[in-house]
Amino acid sequence: MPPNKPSTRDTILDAAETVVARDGSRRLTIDAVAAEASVSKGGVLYHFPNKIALLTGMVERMMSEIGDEIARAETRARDAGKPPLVEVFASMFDRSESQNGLSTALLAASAEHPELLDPAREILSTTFQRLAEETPDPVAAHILMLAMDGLKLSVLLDFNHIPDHQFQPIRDRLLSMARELYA
Amino acid sequence: MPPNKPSTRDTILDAAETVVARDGSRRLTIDAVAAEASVSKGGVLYHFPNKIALLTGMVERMMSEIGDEIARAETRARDAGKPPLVEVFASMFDRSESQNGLSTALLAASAEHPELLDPAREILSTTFQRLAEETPDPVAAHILMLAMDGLKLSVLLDFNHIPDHQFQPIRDRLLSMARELYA
DNA sequence: GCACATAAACCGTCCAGACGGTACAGTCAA
DNA sequence: TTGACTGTACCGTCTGGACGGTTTATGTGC
Repeated sequence: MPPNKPSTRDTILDAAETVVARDGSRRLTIDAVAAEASVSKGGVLYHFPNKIALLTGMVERMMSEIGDEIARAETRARDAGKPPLVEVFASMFDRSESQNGLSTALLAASAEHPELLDPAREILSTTFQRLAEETPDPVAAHILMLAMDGLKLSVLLDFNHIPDHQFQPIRDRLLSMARELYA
Repeated sequence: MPPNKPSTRDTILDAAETVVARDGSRRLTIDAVAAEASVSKGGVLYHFPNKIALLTGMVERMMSEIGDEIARAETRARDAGKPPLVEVFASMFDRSESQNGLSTALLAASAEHPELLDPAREILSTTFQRLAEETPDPVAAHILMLAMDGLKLSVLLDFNHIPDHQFQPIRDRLLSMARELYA
């Protein structure tokens, strides 16, 4: 099948992420999103009746993407008889390189309406909780997951205080530490 | 000596952090800061001629606090013949509980003028780089530091997906892992 | 000890522009 | 015909910042 062109709705959400990542959440205005998405302001407001709806849309899409990805990784792990956390980490690593601007949704929402993050908070905390409890050593698992969060933070704020040549070794080590969790 | 009352300048910076932590960076307006600090708008503008100066002040104060703290921890470690990273981690842990709103400065700056973070980026990355290189196992050190970052992120966005009863064990484990780095 | 000067610290108001949102008439492909 | 938009005009509110005025602290000469 051809790479079917994304819906306008998704184009708008992409544009919103781009604006936040490039100019900061303060400049996430409806006008700016419209311009970035090559859509009229009325077009944006057609899909998202107000700005809260836009922010909600950003957070919801992000959450469903993360949820899908974790689910896929867990399925893959189960089918291959591999430890789930290792697969989850691997997929997160491989994405954080390409799609920097994913958690920009969190930034944008927290800037304007911090309470929009409440559902995300709950889902993420129970998910991570569960993933940790499934390992023989939940404490170590939590530490590794914190390290993943740290990586997210550094991408989010462009704090790449990890030199490029050490990225791969760190990735490998984190995965092997995850693997050892189950030993 | 009496607990000499903080300068108006510091009061204003504190107020700015409070506003960001409570209402989101979008609501970090000069008026809001003035109200929170019980100072007039003109008063704020006396100390910080414009908003960029306010944001810069926030970032600079945060950076100097972090710098001082790391320096103190390193001195303490040297004097006691203990591993530096362990001391640095310990002090970060003990602060992150009390003063949640420290890295709110980063949030606020990234929301409005992402480039204000450039100096912070550089200092932090060289510092962490150095701390890691001083250990026998820089890769593992980086992972542990990422975990600290992750903790910061979860505090920053109020993502406390670490259950309270596991906070202490995680703290202890992280410190012991840091200690083992040098073994 | 006191009048006075000077500057620092701070107040309150005003204004231009930006922003969110509304309204509505028109376009255009399916 | 309908749904998915475009384009323009407009309104109320918020915000950064300029500005002029006022209080408070710090000398300084007498």
